[in-house]
Amino acid sequence: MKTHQSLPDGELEIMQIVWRQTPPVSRSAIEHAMSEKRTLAPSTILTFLSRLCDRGFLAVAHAGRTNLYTPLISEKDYLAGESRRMLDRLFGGSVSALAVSLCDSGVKKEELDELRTLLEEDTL
Amino acid sequence: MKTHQSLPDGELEIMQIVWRQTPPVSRSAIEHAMSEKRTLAPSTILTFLSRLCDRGFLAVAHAGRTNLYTPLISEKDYLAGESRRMLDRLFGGSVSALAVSLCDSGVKKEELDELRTLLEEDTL
DNA sequence: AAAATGATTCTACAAATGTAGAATATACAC
DNA sequence: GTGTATATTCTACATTTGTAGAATCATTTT
Repeated sequence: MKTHQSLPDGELEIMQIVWRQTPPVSRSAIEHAMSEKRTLAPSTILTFLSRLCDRGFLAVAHAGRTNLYTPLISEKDYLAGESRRMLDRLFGGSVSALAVSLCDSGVKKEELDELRTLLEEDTL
Repeated sequence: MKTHQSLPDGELEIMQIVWRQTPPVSRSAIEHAMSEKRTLAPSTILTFLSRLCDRGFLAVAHAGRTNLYTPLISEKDYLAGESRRMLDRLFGGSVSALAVSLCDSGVKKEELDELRTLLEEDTL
């Protein structure tokens, strides 16, 4: 599970949509899901999609007039890479420092309790 | 404690140096600390510093030929904002999902134990 | 006070990102 | 097969970020 580049916001939004559907995912499905979040011109979405292909995050198959996209990188792997990057960059690798900061940022007590439960059960 | 913009890497590196010293911090001190991490032309560092002033992250005082910088935003506040942003953007706000991802990313067992201890002590 | 020294500010430019119109290609209907 | 509708690709441009040389300005030395 090697670590991947970070995606800019726009491309990440697209990947999140693709990850949450069963591949291959058509451009129209992506556009539809996107429309529920914010408005983007069709060509803007296509630009993001082709940039994601360039980066090796997606593979595209041309089925007639429609493009079908398949993720080449799992969300799990991407998130693992991103959380480590964030942990190192912002907190010098200290999980505890991150936890303190999450508390500062107003994470609910219930969330922390849930986490505590997970830790105590060794579920992680 | 309102939430601030995210800083690009270069500017964040500078802020981290400033935060770790007693204000006001001279440009030479910043340059010196920076030199231990990587090489940047003096004017590059100055560019980052002035962008940080523009963003309202630093105040500058001109003492003769030297600039002195003072943080206007605390590291604690910045980190709180960033960890929340990351939590929302990447994990839909779920602390547990983040924890799972940290494990995937190879966080050491000892680190998690430390966190568990913190949680059990209600130190956070 | 002029020159030399050293710091800061300006200006510049390439690469990355957000955004989308124009041009082009493909499929379908007639 | 030709035209029409629709999807995709090209091209384009503004903004942000990384990076730094050139120009300028203040200090100190002679």
